[in-house]
Amino acid sequence: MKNIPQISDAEWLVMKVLWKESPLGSSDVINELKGTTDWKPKTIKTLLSRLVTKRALSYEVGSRGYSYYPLVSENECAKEEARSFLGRVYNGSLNLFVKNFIENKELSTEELEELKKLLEDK
Amino acid sequence: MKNIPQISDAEWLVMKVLWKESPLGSSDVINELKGTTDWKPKTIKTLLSRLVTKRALSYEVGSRGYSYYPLVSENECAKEEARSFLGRVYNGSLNLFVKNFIENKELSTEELEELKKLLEDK
DNA sequence: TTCACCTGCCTACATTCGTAATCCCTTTAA
DNA sequence: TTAAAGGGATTACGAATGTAGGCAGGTGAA
Repeated sequence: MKNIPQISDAEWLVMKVLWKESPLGSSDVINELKGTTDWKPKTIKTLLSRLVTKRALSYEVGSRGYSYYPLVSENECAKEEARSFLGRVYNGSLNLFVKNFIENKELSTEELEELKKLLEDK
Repeated sequence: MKNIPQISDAEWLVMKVLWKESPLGSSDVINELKGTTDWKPKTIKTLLSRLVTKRALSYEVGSRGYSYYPLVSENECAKEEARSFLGRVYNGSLNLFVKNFIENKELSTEELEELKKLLEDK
């Protein structure tokens, strides 16, 4: 099996852009992130490079520079994050997490209903 | 409102010991962690100090050294971690997380049943 | 009494992360 | 054709983290 690279908070934002659409040049990624972050273009390029180094991204070489694309899927990475979070905080138990979350009244009535429905359908 | 300090992976293990029982001397914490980690005593003391510095722990001074106790509750910290995880990975949506988790078949039938029951009771 | 051991405090050191800037090269607009 | 704008590679630098070691002082066992 493949080992999922460690993706930091800032890197997640970059990955999300490329999971939504790829391949993209660095300028495209920079444009996408202009709206949601206040990072300088150089910062985003650093993040892209690091993601390539850690094999989360790769690229094709085009005339206008690199076109980046993901080497790992969002679902894989999300699973990994969930494993890490649940392991650290809730001994790996999703149910314990959900229980606590609900007891803390973090969900609106609608969300609670939606969640119930979601489980019914299973 | 209180601001929850940022607690790292390694620090979580230390906090868990003190959330289970406190106050405890460093040697008690070290003993507790002997079973679950292979950290040197010095490492654990460093973690204790850092947790005091970041105001996650405090201590009473006793004849035999400090007796540490938490300044923040496990629930507070868990909430903070959940916020961070859900925000980064699932746009803050618990439901999206649960949906994905279930679709990835990460839950056994029993856990699924338990989860349903948990929601019924709400 | 003396020495091994434990205490907390300070220091260490490689990695990762956030957040860029510099350098040098190429492409493009004027 | 020349200068600005952008591209990737390299370098920067402080904070956080994992993982300790060293030092000075207290103490309990022999």
